[in-house]
Amino acid sequence: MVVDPAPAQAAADAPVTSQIVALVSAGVATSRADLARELGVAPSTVSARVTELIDAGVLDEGGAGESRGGRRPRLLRLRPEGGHVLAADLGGTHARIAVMSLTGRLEAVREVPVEIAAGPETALAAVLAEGADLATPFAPASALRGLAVGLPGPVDVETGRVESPARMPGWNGFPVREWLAERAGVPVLVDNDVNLMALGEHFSYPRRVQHSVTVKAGSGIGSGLIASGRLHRGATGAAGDITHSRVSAAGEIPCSCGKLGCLETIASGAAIVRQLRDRGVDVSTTADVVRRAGDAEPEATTLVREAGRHLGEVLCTVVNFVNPDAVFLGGALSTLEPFVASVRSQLYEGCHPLVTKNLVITRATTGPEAGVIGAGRLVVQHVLADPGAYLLRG
Amino acid sequence: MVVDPAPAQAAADAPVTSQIVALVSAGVATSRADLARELGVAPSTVSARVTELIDAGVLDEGGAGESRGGRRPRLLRLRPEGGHVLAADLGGTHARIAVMSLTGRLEAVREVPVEIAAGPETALAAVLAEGADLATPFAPASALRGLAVGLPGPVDVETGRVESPARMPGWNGFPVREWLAERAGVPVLVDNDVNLMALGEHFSYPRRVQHSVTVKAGSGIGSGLIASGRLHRGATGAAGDITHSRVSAAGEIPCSCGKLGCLETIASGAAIVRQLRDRGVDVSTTADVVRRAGDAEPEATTLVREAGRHLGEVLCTVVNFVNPDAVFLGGALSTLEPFVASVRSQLYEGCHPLVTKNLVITRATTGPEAGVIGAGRLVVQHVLADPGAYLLRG
DNA sequence: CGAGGTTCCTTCGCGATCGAACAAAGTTGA
DNA sequence: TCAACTTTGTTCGATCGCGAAGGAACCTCG
Repeated sequence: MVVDPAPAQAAADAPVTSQIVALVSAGVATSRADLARELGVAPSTVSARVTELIDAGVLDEGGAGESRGGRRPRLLRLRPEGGHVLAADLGGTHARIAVMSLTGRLEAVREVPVEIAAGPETALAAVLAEGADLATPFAPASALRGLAVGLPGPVDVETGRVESPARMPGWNGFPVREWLAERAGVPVLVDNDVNLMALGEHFSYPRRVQHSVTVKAGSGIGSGLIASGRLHRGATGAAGDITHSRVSAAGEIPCSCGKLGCLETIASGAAIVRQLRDRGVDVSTTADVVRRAGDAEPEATTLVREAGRHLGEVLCTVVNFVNPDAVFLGGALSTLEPFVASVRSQLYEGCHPLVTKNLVITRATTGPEAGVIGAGRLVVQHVLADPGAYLLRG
Repeated sequence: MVVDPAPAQAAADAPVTSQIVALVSAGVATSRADLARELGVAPSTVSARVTELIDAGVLDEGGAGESRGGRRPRLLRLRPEGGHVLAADLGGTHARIAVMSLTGRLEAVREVPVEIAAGPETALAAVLAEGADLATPFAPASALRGLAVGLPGPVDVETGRVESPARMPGWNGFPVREWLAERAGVPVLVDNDVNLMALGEHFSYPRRVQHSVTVKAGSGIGSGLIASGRLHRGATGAAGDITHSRVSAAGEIPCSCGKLGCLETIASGAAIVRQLRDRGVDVSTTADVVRRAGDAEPEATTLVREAGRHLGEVLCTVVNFVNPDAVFLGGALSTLEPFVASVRSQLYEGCHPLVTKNLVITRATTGPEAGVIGAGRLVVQHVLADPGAYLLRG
C-alpha cells in the first residue's frame, strides 16, 4: 500500500533546517520564497540553509516554476535516493510496520501478528525481522536511516524504556531503544503509540492547527495532547489519560486500575466485547465488534453508539478545558460512523459554543496508518535534523 | 499590607535580559554564576546582559557575597528607585488594586467596591482613581511605569478588548487597553483574571514547576492552564473552562449557558448561596458563605464540602489528562479548609497513581493577592523587557 | 519595446547566544 | 607557605537568525 505524502506543517520551533526539509518533503513549499512565507522566517535565512542542504545533497534544484507575476521561482525537491526509515506501531496482538522514504512518502505497510504479551525480546525481534523483509525491495538502492517504534504503554522517551505498563507483561523497565539500536545500527526513537498518532494527525492535517487532541479508541482508550505545536507529555509522562475518568453511566464495573466506573469499563473495545458476550453474542476481539457494527447488526451498533456517547461525555470536559483547534478520532472504533457521530453529537451539545465554534472533529485523516505515519515522520525529522550526518552516511 | 517578594521562576522562553531581571528581583539569583546556573544559559551571555543592565541603571553591584569554596561572587540587586506599576484585579462587585515596585515587591494593596455591572467607563475610572490615590505615597520618588488589569471574563489579549462576557453588561467589545493607555500614559496589559492568577501562582511557587492548573473558586469557577511554562489560551482564547462541565449530581438545575447539570450550578459560591437561601439561611453573597463556613456552621460547611467534591470530580478528568506538577486552588472558597480537603481527597481517589505521585495540590500560595501579583509580575516583566526604554524614562 | 512594477533570491551588516579558553579571586591541605 | 583545586567572571571566535538593500528575472501596460 502506498499513500501520497500529505501536506504537513513542521513543528513550531524545530531548527529551521529541519523545518525546511519537512515542508519541502510534504510538498507544501516548492521554492525559497515559499519557505520564507510559510515559516515566517527571513528570506536570507532560508537562502543560507537551502544552500547548505543542497551542498549536503539533501535537496535538489529542479528547473524553474511558474511565474506569479515576477521572476520565476527555482523549484526545490528532496533528492529521492536519500534513504528510508522503518516505523512500527505495536498493538496488543498485532504490529503495523511501514517503510517510509526520507521524502515522507509511505512506501509500504504491512500488518503482522505480534503478541506483545510474549515479552519484549520476542516481539521486537519479530518487528525487526518483518521490517527487514519489508524493506528488502528498497534495500541496496536506499539505505536504512532510522527506526521508530510506538508502544501501547507509558514510555520514558529520554531513556527509551517502558515504564510500568498495564498490559505488557515482561516489558517493565526494558531498554527498548538500546536493544533495537544495538541490532539495527541506526538511530532509534521509542514513544507511546497514541503520542505518535497525535503527532501524525496533528501535522498531517491539511489546515494549520495549533492545539489538538487525538483519541485512539480501540480495545483500550488513549489520547494525546498537542499544545502550541508541541506534544504535551505532562509532569510524569502520563498525560493524555482519559481512560480512567469516571463516567456516571458506568455503574459499578471494576476497572483494572482498581476503581469503579472508569470510562474504559464501558466504552473501550474490550468492554463492548464483554457486553456482547454477556448477551450471548459470539465475539472475542474488538475487530469482531467492528465487523458486526460495520454490518449494522443492531446489538453491536447500539453498544458502539453508546461507547461514543460516553467517550464524548469525557471529551467535553477535556475540550472545554483545552479549547483545541481539532479533535482527531483514531483507533478501530473510530472507523465506525455511528461512533464518530455520537462523539460529535456529545461534543456539540456539551461544550461551550465559543469552543465548538471553529472546532474540527474528524476521524483520523491518515486512517489506520496514523501511528506509523507519526512514527515515520518523527524519525525522518530526527534523521534530517543534521544534514551533515546525513551526508556522511550517504 | 506588604508581602515579601516570593521566589519566582521566569517564563521559559522570555528574552534572557528580562529573565535576569525577574530572577534577581525575586531573590532567586544573586550573582552572575547563579543566573547562568538557574537559566541554563552560557556564562558569557549572562555577563554581557548584566553589564548592559548595570549600564542602563536597572541592576546594581553590591559588595561581595560568601565564598562557596572559590572566588567570592559579586552580588547583584535591582536598583530600588526604579519605579512602580499598578495592578488591578476586578471581580463582580469589588476590585483589588495594588502597587508593585519594579523589584517585584508588593508595596500596597487595597480592596474597593467597584460594580462591574456599572459598565466599563465607570468601573475603570474608579480603578484609575483609586490606583492613583494608592500610589500617591510612592509618587514623586518613583514613577508609574505600567498598568495591568485582570477582568472576570474572556479577553482578547492582542487587542486588549473584552469578548462577549457572561456577566459584564456593557463591556462587550470595549477597548479596555486603549481606554486605559490613553488616560494613564503608560503600557497597559489586560487579561483574564484567572489567567493572571495562574501566572502569579505558577511563577510564585517556590519549587520548579513546568505544568500547572490553577482554579479560582469564588462566586464563579474558572481555571487556567500553564503548560511548559507558558499560558495556554486555546484556539479561541476560551481555554480553562471547567465551569460548564457536567456533573452527575448536579441534577436538572438550568445554567446560564442554557444547559443542565453544569458544575457551576452546584459548586460555585453563587450556587451555595442559592442552596442556603432555599433552606432559609440568610445569606446573599459568597463572602457570607465563607464567613459562615469559617465559623463552622454545619449547613454552610456541608455545602462547601460538597462543592469541593464536585469540583474535584471534574478536576480528576482534567488532571488525569494534563498530568500537571501542581494544582493551585484560589478564590474565596479555597480559603476554607473543608473545601480544599475535599478537592484533595477527590483527586487522590480519582486520579491515576502515576499522576498524583508527585502532584502538589495546594491553596493559592499568594492568597487573595494571587491575581494582582500575577498582574504586577506580568507588567513588571513587560516593562523591564527593554532596559533601554526603561532608562529613557528614568 | 521599454519603463515600471512584481516576485525571487542573494549580499551584507547586526545582534543574540554558545562554547572554549582564560584570568581572577578564593579555599584547602600538606 | 605554596601548590592544587574551586568558583567566579570575562574575552574571543563561531553560529544562527534578522532585516535592509539591491540585483536578477519576469510580467504588464502604455
